[in-house]
Amino acid sequence: MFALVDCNNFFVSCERVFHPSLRFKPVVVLSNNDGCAISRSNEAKVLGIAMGAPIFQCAGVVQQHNVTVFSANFVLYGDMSHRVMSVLSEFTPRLEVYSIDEAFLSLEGLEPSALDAVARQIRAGVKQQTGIPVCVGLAPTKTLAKIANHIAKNHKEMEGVFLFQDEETMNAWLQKTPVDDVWGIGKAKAGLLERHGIHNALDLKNAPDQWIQKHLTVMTLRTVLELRGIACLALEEIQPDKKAICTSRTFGVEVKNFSEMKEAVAAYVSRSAEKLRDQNSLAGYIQVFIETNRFKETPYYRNAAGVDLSPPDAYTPRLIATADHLLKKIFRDGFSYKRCGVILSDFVPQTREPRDLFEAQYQGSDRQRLMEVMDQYNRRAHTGKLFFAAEGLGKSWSMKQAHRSKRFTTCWDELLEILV
DNA sequence: TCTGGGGTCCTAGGACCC
DNA sequence: TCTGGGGTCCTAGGACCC
Repeated sequence: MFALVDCNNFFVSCERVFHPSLRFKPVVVLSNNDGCAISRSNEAKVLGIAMGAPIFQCAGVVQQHNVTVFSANFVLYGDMSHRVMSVLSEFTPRLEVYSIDEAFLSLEGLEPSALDAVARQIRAGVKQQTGIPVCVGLAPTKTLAKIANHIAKNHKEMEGVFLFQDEETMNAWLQKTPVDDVWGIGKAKAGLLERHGIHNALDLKNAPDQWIQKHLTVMTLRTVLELRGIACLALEEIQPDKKAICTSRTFGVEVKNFSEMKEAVAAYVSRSAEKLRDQNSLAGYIQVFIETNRFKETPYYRNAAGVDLSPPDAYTPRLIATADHLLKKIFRDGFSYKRCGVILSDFVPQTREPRDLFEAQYQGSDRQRLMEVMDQYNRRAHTGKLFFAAEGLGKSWSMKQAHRSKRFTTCWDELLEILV
């Protein structure tokens, strides 16, 4: 038996923990650079603010209904997520952190009659210890647990918990679930299914295996089996290392000259390399890309360049120098750039033995010690970060964040103040 | 004026091999 | 005139997820 625990409107809920007066009021959290709405309170959803909607297009509604708007505060959300997961792990050691705001729990071995009560305890426990409201869906497969969670979320009378009982009631619910609400069925597959008369989850559950495998893929066949209660997706308790690490941002102000672009690239290399060292990997490939604003009428330009790193490395200064070289290849004067990014890939473990006699070793070198000192310092001091001069001092290109709340849980000088 | 960021997996098709 | 069969590996691009 799986439980899917999913936080309600997670980013908005994080903000509300520290701004309790915003309960029952319309609130949205914006993407980086204050671009799109990426989390909305129920009240904001009712006002018609769509997921991913550019906020400038909602300016009228925002003003008219006094919608509270926050810039994204991922430091806060990351820490709150950590707290939620930590509460969940008190209920079972077998848990998969699936995303920043949801986790699958194995409730194997529990008496069927106890499931509902445990789910309610989980919900109450998370709420009490973190202030975050969650919904719980229970089912014999992950795909069904996802649907159960949807039902818990969208039907108030369930009080945040839904358990798939007998086949008959389950089928009735599946029939009410549009096929594109099924986990793993996106726009493209839903379109194809719809054209063949498969409109809801029950239709999909009853579709012939051969037809599915022929017209869709073996992955979709797995989804179908899961809908039938045959578990094909296991709980992934150990988070595998990342296979690629990407850092990219749109600029607050478009970048025209090379030296500014160089700073931004260096900053993103630096961030990527930190994530790389976090998982004790060395990168064997580095890629840089730049892009102009794709929404503008002016000619669009996008280009990317990459190079093998031999030997693989995690030493930021070398990565910055290499990225610099790549940027020179693709940068064209005369464009206003909106975005750039850095991708590291082809990872090997830091502890890997050198491949030949002359391969410089990162492991155990002064370079590694230097990186460790930097990382340790930066982990401790979320502000006043130690950084490379190549990243620049002005950072005129940095993203817009006009409405960011404080980092209440991770910075000493941004603690919540309560006036008595 | 203004439009996010970070991942994974699968497939088709080309290059190459015997 | 005529031109096989069976593999592997890599890459780009698409689809999907949050």
